[in-house]
Amino acid sequence: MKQIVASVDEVATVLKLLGDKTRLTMMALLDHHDCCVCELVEIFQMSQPAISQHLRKLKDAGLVKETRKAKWIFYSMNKEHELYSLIKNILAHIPDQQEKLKELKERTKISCE
Amino acid sequence: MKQIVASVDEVATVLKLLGDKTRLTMMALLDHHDCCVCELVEIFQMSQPAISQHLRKLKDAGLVKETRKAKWIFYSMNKEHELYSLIKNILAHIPDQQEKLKELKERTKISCE
DNA sequence: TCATCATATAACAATATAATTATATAAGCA
DNA sequence: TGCTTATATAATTATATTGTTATATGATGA
Repeated sequence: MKQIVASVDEVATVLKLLGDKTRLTMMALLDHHDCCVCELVEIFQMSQPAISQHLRKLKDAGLVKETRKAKWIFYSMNKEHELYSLIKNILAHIPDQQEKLKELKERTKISCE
Repeated sequence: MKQIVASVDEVATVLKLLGDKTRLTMMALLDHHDCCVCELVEIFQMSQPAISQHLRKLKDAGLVKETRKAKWIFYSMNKEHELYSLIKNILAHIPDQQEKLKELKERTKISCE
């Protein structure tokens, strides 16, 4: 893993974005699987606009990408981001979040699949 | 370097603290040298209370320690913090900040030494 | 003990953030 | 085309953050 050196501003911006529990968890999820907005709404038990707004911040910073598939929009980690190595380092320090997605699929039929 | 896994809350708290340009730079400085409040005031060209308040947040989270030496209070990195390895990873992604201290010592006589 | 220096804390103002509700947009389908 | 579903955006509100000025505290030294 290359150790990219970026400006203090760039790093601080990424840290501020990840310094929110919801967004940090989202990034951990997206690092393993693309997620549809509707899945994230269910996982975080939060209003759809709240989820969209978090996603927009991540997208505006270039941390995630979006792809439309029919009615749904899937978000994915932008692994080409200059600071992706930093993000991986950070995510290595939190517990795996994939059970959240697994648990969701067990308890609810989600529309996007 | 051990890869400690902490809770999402704990990691998000640290990231939020480091997600501020001033505090991120402070941490980079403190990782190499203990700093007196008066030095930080000069380096950041910010009011003394503003500096004290940033330091307090870092101290409250256990990221830095303080030591009084005569009239001065020196702050230092708490290398025993559970998430110090994460902090080191983060700091490895920003440019070295030590010139700021060097430059300060060249331009001004600071009282603490 | 009193004055001074270094720092912390309190009070406040300006701004940023994050959530909600209401509404707009865009795709898919009868 | 018009209805439904999925998502985005706007408007608003509540709260958090960051900085400033004013003041308190605590150590030093005459």
